[in-house]
Amino acid sequence: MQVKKEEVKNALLLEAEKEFMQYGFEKASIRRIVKKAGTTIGNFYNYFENKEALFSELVDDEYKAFMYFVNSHNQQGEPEVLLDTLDAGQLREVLNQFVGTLIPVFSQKLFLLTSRSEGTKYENTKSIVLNVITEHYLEHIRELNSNNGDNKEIADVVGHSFLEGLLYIIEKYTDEKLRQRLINEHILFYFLGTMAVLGDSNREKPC
Amino acid sequence: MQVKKEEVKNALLLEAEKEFMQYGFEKASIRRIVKKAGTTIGNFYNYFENKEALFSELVDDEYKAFMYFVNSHNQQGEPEVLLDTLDAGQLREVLNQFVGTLIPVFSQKLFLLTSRSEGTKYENTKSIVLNVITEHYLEHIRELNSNNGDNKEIADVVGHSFLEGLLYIIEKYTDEKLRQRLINEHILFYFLGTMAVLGDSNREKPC
Amino acid sequence: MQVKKEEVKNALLLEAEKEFMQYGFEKASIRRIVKKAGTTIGNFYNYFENKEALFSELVDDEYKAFMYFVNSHNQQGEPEVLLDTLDAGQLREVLNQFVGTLIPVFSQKLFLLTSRSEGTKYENTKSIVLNVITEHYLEHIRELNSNNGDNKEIADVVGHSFLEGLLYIIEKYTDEKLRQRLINEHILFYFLGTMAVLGDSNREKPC
Amino acid sequence: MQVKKEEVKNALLLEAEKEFMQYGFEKASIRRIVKKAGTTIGNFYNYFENKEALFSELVDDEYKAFMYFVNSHNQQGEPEVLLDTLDAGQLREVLNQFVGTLIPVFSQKLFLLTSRSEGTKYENTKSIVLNVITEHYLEHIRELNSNNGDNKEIADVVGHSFLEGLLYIIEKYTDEKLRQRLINEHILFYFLGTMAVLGDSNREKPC
DNA sequence: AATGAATGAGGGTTCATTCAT
DNA sequence: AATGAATGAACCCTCATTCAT
Repeated sequence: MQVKKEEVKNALLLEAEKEFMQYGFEKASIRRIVKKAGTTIGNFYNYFENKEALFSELVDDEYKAFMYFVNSHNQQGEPEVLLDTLDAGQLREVLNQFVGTLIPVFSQKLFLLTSRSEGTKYENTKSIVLNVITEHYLEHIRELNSNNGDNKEIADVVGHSFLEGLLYIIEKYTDEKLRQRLINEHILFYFLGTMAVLGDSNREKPC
Repeated sequence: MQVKKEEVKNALLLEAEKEFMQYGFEKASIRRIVKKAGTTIGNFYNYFENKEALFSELVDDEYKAFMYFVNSHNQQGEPEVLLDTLDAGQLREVLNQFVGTLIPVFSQKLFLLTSRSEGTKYENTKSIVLNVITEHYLEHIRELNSNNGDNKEIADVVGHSFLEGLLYIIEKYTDEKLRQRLINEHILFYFLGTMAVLGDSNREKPC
Repeated sequence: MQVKKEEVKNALLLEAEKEFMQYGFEKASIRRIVKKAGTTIGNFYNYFENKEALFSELVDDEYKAFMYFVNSHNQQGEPEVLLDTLDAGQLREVLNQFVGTLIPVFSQKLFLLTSRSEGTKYENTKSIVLNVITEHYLEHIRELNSNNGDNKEIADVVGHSFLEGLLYIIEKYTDEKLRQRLINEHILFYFLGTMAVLGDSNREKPC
Repeated sequence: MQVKKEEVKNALLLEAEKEFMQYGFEKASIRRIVKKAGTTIGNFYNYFENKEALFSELVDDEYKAFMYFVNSHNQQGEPEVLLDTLDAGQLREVLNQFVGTLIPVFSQKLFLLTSRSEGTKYENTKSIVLNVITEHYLEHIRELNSNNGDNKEIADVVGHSFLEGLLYIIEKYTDEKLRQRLINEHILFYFLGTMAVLGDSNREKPC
């Protein structure tokens, strides 16, 4: 009656991921997970130390990779060329390549980490990411705009909206190509939107 | 020894709102609510039929008002003047007046309705709102852009980001003036962003 | 179907005391307790915050009283007259009065505190008591005996034996008169035993 | 890859003894034992039928030896010479030889048998031993004292204290020399204490 | 001999809700 | 109106033991 170990573990991980996606960490039920995975509660604890260890096994690699990305990205920055044009078509092309390299980062696991992790040690991930985005955003607009006195809250809101949009894409659109296109457009939207809001006062319309 | 009915009910509603804001409907605990409200579990059920009725009492008026607003807004539309200019400064002024009339709509209760209602009959509110926004958005870009073949998903993402930003403002920034300014900027950002993304191919740069 | 609150609580306390006496804190089962007390698990938590709070309610007064006794006793000491004679009959009389004043201290609860409290915050009570007894014992024999170099371990053993005997009386003999007599004899035994062991070298046989 | 059978078994016995010493039979965890012994739960059951069989293997020889000792000791008795003197110094010497012969009996296993066996078939060992001691004690004082009417409970208490002291030495003091010295002093204490309590009425002070 | 997967009962605890007082 | 006692299901988790491999 025994099944090979990996099968059960994979079934547990698979059902757990669904359960966490649907309910979040705290409302997820181990009883439901093991039932759907076709095993028993007792057996669950042969595979995972506890509920949080199960969650960790799902997201920890992603978490580390993402933190590594965040740190290295901070130093490296994005393509300079972005700042050379406001033409949507050209930007799309540049972004497409750039985002292509980031695709592994924007996995479903990132959604678990940021939006379904309440009650775990990862529960601050979203605010960490938000801080990074906000800082990043503020740096950019400081370059363009001198009077940055009261932009903190705006950056907070823009960063939050941007992040939620990104996470929404990751959660909902699993087809890889579509996802990449949507991420492209999403970033493009925020880039052009920012330029448009700030731009009028900064740039000479050169025609 | 009796306290006037309204006082108790108000205390319950007050603490319930905080509890639902913090935990969401399902993780909210009636025991905690009554304790903080200074009454007892038994008495709670003299005022409310059950947990969901309590939630309803907090949000139902808002829900109806919002649905009414959504429906009437669909017919009435927003200020035409928005379409006449892309100057951020002028748009700000117009928006400021427009948003001023909407402020009552963007209350904390709307946040409860959309983001803390899982497990209640209101749990679909966010997707309803999202649909409205998305439809709205699609209509606008259809006016501006002929090839609207595959914009549905983009509209979905833009709508979602926009909505999440709006809800974030409502949740986090309670000072009325700041909130209105942030909402203004938020709408402006989306308006200009949309124009910028679409605009290059549609508008003659008239200089 | 409801019973007056105090009845249920008392039933719970009564059965809990039996359960803790028989099994100790950790092996005691709340399910068994509530079953014997004629109520349900859910209801148990209307009366007590958790298992340890139940234990505390049984022993905390006793714990405080005992600690107070220990501290004040340290300063006050026992009857001087004990040191004036080695006649068992006389000592019995003196001890009888002395022990009479201590009877409330030597309750069944003290047994719970020292011998059934593993896993609770009281689990160190026995070693505290043992330290007090040992220190006390060492002081006495230092008065009588100059070469106290290596008596620490002996005092430890004597103290432990004495304490275990005392707790055994408390646990097993519930009749108050018998208990007092046994405590008397117990103390007497340790007093005379100590004198006998040390005495040969210290006292002039005065005949 | 296989380890020799005896090594595994010995490792299990070793860790089991520690575990039983620390937690007692019922709270001991086979999972912890096998982990510390470097093997697995499944393999454990190749060596021992179940948890109780493991405990038995640790203590059964000791149990039988002790029971044999108890029975033969009952017939044989202790050195007559003990009764000839009350001088502590002389008694120490006699006892030292006597106790030396008993040392194997007073092993750590005896502690397991009496104080960590709850839940096993050995759980009555302590009360058996206590009965033996008590009977023994009563016989002695009957020789010395005619009015033995109500000494049963006192013997019970004295026996218990004596036994607990002995077991405490065995548990805590593992250095062989120190242990023997403490056992000597312990027996001496009880011998002299008993004499002192009874003695006044029985012996002529011969000076 | 060795592994660890599998089981099911039981551990303490929280919950929304009902209802007698 | 107010109290809180009562219920039972569900929560996460640990346990000794069995057994297929």
